[in-house]
Amino acid sequence: MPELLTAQPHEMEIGQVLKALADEHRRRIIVELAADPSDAERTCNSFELPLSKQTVSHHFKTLLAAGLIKQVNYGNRQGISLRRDAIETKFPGLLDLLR
Amino acid sequence: MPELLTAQPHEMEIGQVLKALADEHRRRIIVELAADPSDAERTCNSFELPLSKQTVSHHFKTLLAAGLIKQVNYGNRQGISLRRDAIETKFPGLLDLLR
DNA sequence: GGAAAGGTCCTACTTGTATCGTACCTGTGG
DNA sequence: CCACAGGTACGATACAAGTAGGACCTTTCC
Repeated sequence: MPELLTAQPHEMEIGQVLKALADEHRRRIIVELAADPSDAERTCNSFELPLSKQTVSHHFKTLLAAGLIKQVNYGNRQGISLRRDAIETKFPGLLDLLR
Repeated sequence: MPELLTAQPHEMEIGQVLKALADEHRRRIIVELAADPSDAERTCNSFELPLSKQTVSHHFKTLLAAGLIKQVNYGNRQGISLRRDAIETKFPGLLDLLR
């Protein structure tokens, strides 16, 4: 019974989004996700950041709160994917600016 | 003899730009500047931020370092203006996303 | 010349945030 | 059943960043 953590009752807010993207590691996550047109689910682990798993978890929490990703909880792993449509609707062109 | 402080030997860097725009007050400055199509010079003071002048000065320094504005020093006041072309060239559409 | 206005520099404070250690939870697979 | 891998929660730490006080500079204007 996978549990969806899509996080967004409210709208995405520009300040929160920019804060989230201001961090180099989080930006790298988003860039990697944006680069895959199939929007396949990824695990947190698969991004191979040079950080502890606790810190990585923290960054995903921040991205989730900003509304940039959604997360499906499979118990022993997370299914991470980009909220591409929501981002493109609210902030058209934003993803292209990141690289 | 006004002195130009255009600040940018290097290119604008996405991380620095996003950090600069992540702050609410600095974003407000940029939004106000972007809203004026004539790109007329403004003084720091003219933005009427609810902050001390030292803090306002600090924010302009940050925006300058990020390459988002240029600044002409008239001695007893600064001529602030948006580096609209540079921004639009490097990050097309960015200004529109801010509001 | 002196006061006032617009800004900066330096310093200090305080808040925020990125990081990680320890503990703990949940499926997977031998 | 149990070890292991992927993640989270909580707490501590350390560094970054927003903020303002005091002193000082430059130009304008009376």
